[in-house]
Amino acid sequence: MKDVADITGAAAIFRVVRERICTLELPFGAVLREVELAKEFGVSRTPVRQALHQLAAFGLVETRNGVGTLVTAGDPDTLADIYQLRIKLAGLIGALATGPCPPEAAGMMRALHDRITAVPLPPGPRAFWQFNEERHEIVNALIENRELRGLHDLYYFKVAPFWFALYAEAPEREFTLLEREVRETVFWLEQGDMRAVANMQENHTAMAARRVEAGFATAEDEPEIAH
Amino acid sequence: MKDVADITGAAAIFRVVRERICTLELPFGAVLREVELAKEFGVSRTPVRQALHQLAAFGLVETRNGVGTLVTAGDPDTLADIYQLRIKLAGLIGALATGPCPPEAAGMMRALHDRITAVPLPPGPRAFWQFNEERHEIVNALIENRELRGLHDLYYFKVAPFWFALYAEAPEREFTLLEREVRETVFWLEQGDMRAVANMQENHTAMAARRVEAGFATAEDEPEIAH
DNA sequence: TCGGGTCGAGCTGTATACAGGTTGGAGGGT
DNA sequence: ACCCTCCAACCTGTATACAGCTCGACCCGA
Repeated sequence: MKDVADITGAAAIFRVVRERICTLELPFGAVLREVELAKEFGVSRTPVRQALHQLAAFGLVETRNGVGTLVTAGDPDTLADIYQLRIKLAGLIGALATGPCPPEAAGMMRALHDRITAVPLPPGPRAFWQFNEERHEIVNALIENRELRGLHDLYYFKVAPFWFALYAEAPEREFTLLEREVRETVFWLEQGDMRAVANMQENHTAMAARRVEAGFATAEDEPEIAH
Repeated sequence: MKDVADITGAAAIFRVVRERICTLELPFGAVLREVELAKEFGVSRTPVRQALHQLAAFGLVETRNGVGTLVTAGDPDTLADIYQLRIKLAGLIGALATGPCPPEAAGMMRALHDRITAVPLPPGPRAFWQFNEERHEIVNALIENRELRGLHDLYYFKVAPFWFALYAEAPEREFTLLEREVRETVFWLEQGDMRAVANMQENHTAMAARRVEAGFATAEDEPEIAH
């Protein structure tokens, strides 16, 4: 038994590696070697290759013959494209919503908010990631259109590494913003207003995009330490 | 040398099989066997499996252990979701457009329109498919946001089988509508108005969705021939 | 000391052998 | 005639062997 319920091996590897990329455990440019992963998961290269190819199809990694599988480094232009689209996708959640959101979602989100406010500060990157993951899961499950749900989920993981990098930069700011987002989500969920939830999601995504872009700009100014 | 420029084998197989699905050469429920495809393409099962798994990731096929890979049959609900999203994606083309469209696109589209009007009626399903494929390629290339471009392309192929089925139902109607869409696209491209192109695209997609849905409704009424 | 050519360790891409699962039909009991 | 059981053919999932590619390190000559 692995740490994740092994849903046909390859899917489990996919999820684990994806999470490692999103939490920057595997930073941009890191190389993944199939034999290493195969040993770690106790399987042959075959399922590992499946998982890596799927990650490549989603643009999170890039496989180069004779070299290895590299975690895709997002250039600023690509990042802008991704965020721009993700903002619009958030808006579509509201546009494609037909009825009020189910009442149990508000309860789940409130429970999450209680746990967030109860945690001693600072929460640490791992807990921070877990909290946001849960928030995403709850909101994503509310999307009625299955296709949009899949896309919203996909792009969540696409921007996750960049967003997560902000935490290292300013932990208390990011944690406060996350708490605020969850709090606002609770409110609108309790109102049963799915459009409002989507609009708020759009706003917060746009704000995150600005912070990420600003981070990129400063990083460009001081590219590296002098040697 | 295969019929398509073999871009690392698997990609070529992916495209060929995808086209077969979209043109209903492989109808819903058809089974694909890895060894057959492997023989046909003159490779082993390995690249074939890659291609099929990628198709599965995009929802066009479904692999079942011990059985084979089946072309996914779209139930009406799923189809509605897909079209609903595709309509919105078309709208996003305009929302994310920043400048006027490049002038060469109008020329290419006009050339396509000339060829469409020059063809003797009826054009046959193959030519019909080719014309629409070209129209899509030209429009898709105009999408600046790379992510949206990829999504628009992806969902084009997702709805393609359903749309193509309409041709068998009413060839001259579908051909006339395609000619009209291309003609309108030429006009707005010559105006350089990318938003207008997107809006028109949205309109035509919505219209196609209605026709497909209507086709489904009649198909439900008379599910099959009495035996 | 530096530049270039060469070689090999190590990686991915491909082919093949084997294990596990599914299905449809033959065959016998009722 | 019907149904249940069992089995064999066939298909996908996995493991492994081999081929091709990349890149850095090493070596040699200027």
